[in-house]
Amino acid sequence: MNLDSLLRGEIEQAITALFGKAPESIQLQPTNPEFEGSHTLVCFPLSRLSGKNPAETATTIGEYLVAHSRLVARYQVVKGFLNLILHDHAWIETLQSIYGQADYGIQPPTGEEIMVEFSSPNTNKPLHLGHLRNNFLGWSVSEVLTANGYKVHKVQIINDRGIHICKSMAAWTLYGEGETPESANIKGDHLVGNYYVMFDKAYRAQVTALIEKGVPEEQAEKEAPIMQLASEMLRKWEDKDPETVALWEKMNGWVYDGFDVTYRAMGVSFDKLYYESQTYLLGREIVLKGLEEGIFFRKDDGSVWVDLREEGLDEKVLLRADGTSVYMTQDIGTAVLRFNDFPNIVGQIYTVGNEQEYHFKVLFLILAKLGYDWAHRCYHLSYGMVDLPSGKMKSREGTVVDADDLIAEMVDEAEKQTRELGKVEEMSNEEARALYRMIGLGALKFFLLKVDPKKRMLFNPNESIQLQGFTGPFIQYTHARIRALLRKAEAAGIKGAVEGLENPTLEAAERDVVIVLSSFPEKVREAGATYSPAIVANYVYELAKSYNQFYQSIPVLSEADTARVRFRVALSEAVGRTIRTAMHLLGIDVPERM
RNA sequence: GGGCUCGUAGCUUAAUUGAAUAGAGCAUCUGACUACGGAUCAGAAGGUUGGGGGUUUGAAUCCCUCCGAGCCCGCCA
Repeated sequence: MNLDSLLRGEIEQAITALFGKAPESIQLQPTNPEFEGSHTLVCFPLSRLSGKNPAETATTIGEYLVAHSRLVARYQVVKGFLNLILHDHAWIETLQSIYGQADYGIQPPTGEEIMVEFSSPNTNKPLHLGHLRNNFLGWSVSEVLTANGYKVHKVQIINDRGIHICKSMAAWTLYGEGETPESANIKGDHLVGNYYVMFDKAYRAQVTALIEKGVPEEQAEKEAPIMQLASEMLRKWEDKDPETVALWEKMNGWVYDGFDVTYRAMGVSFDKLYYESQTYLLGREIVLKGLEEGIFFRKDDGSVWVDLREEGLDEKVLLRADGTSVYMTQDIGTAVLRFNDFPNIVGQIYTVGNEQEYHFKVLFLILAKLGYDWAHRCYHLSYGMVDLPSGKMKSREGTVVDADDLIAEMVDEAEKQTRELGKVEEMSNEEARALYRMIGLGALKFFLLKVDPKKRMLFNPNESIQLQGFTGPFIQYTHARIRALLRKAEAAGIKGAVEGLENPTLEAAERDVVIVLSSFPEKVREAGATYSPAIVANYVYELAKSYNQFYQSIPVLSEADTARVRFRVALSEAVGRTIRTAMHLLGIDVPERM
């Protein structure tokens, strides 16, 4: 039982006793820092129950709580707000409970399983900044859900077939001269991406040339020889032409080798991979069955549709007139396949950009219409685009920020600043390199995760590279400093303990840290319920800040009272552990020294 | 044409189940102990929450309207 729910119980009991009726809800919020106290009861809604004005209501409840509650020491009424000041022993007990939990804030497994899909790239070009937001989000949400008791299965669907990869294949066939990642000494995904760019260039030149010859634009786009080659490759691939399939496998293989390197650098991994080439034909039978059952309908030309007008949407095609699948059909098939692969999952989270909101709305409605009861537990974790100061990223205009380049830049910057501060003199090269990586990646992840996922965000390269203020390294630094303090304590034979205080009162700065510390489990729950790592990021920043205030104003080890020293060591240890746990939820490691 | 999202300090953002003087970071300016790590801390300045109207004891938050930005509505994926 935590402090919040104990207090709520006492307040409810007080109101019932005073006014003869239980309140519908208790509005308990953190007290504004400018006032004394930790919890504030909003009394405006209670005045109807009490028959008094809000301030009188607050006073009445305050008096009652001071007389009857074990927790409430004093109160102050400001307008209709009842600010509660708790006994310090309540905070000391709270810290004692936190200190005793090795995995404070983490819920034990509930037995429920859930699937999280993220990344899901095309195989014709390397990963970019947008993928970084996607991957970090998907990874962090997976960690947050795990902390809420779920067993999480992380998956991605790799879009390995279609005209996009055939474009790279066509360009390589024409201009590649047998080039390979080894011969060119380029990462495979970048090499294939280069040919994709080459395709686009050649294609546009050919279209322009045709238009100049008087061919209408639309026709020119179809007749451009390189496009014809790509289309032919797609047809041959679908006919399983051995030569085409071999080339496709070779080039996708290069891309996967490249992706592996990038994923390792990002620190993400997956439990299972799905490939579109293996799933794109699924879904057709489900749709045909739905047609038989009258859930879908057929138009005169033979195409199959779903009517979503009753749901406020329109009609959507599910099978073309020639009987082949569309994107939506594939997604229906993949969803059902996954529930067959993982029969115990209660739902799926799709980490996909917000431009596909309409698509997923339709997908989930269709799955519900088909009678899958898990359809209502499918969720589109929709995130906003990452813009650059120059505007939108456009691959054609070469304004895309490459994931590998960006990670390397961040690590370089971390190295530069760490060296300037002269912090690595006692480290081996290996240790130092691991540290630069931890800091650079921590800065990048924190920068992308601290903003509400739903919001479109601006990526300013100069600012993201900052290591001061509201950043990952600020929090990593706080952790490293706590660890240094604890090492010193240990060397002096001092062990943390939340007991034996002769005078059980706390300094304001100590109390503030415990107050922030105590809200961690609620933040984890909230982050899980809203699929928002930003809540954890904001929380851990607040925690680090309140600890730093404590650290600057109160000595820990050079205090005469031994019990007090042990208390502060325990407090520091609890904060250090909570920072580590919270940062872990964001996919960020914290160092012992930096 | 229809639908969805967003607009908060110079910049990046928090608070959106309605609650106190809208909270931070960056940038700018001032300051920090013979205590443990200054990637820190204390302070100053910076806001008609895009404009207007409405509901409410109370609005950044809910409703209407206007202005501005973006996305979606394809037998593409």
